[in-house]
Amino acid sequence: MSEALRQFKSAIFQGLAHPTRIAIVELLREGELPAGKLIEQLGLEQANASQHLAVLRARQIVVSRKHGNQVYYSIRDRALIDVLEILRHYFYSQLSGAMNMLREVEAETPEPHHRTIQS
Amino acid sequence: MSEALRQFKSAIFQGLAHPTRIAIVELLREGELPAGKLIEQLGLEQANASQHLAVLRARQIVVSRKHGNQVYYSIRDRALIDVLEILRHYFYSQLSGAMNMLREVEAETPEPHHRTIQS
DNA sequence: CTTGTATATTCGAATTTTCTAATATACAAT
DNA sequence: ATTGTATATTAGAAAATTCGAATATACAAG
Repeated sequence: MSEALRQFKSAIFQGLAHPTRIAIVELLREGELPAGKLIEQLGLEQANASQHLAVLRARQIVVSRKHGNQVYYSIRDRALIDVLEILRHYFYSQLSGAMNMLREVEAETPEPHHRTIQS
Repeated sequence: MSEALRQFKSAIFQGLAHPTRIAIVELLREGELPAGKLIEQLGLEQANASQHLAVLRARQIVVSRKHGNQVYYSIRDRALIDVLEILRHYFYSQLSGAMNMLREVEAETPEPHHRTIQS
């Protein structure tokens, strides 16, 4: 695989490499939404939301459509939604692994005795 | 979806958000390989490769196994390979879109006249 | 035990990303 | 024209990532 293609692929991963952008994409799964709704639902700063949307636009992950005063965002390629759906299974299997790790760590760490302020 | 889960998801995307790490994962699709082979195949600096492998390990994308002098790496969850395979279709559809864009840009940009040094 | 080989870690500089605050733009409504 | 609302962009600081150079660790071979 060419270096250019690898750059391209990693750029798309990078587009999704932030919790806020994941949240935006997940919200858009149902269909298009104006930027304002995204901001409201996610409790974001306006400027910050706009910057993250710019990243998603630059990576061609979303497209925008202006109507009147508002800008409506939607996922550009519906295939991405399928991809995310498939990833969900992966995430959950990873997650259960991660939780197992957590449990192991907890088991190894001796439960600290409950102490009063004086002890 | 919880913030924690979004962080987790974005962490995995971030793990793949670098051309070198994409290259590593692609090489590991066939099966496990020692770090040295990865370095050799990709022409990487030893330290740099090791750092990228550390990122992939931290994200639980790969696992390592020590045998004698060498450390063998493999993809932790085969499901990731399927995921990448599915993503391939997405990448190509995106790529053809990108190439169309390029062609349009080229069409708009007037072909510069071929000039000699004197002109 | 010394040497060689494979890999990992640390350090500091360079780059990139992310954030907030401020400002700009675009359009609607009056 | 002016004002209000929605969104984007800019600027600069803070944080995170990436890199090469140097060093450390782990193991094998002699």
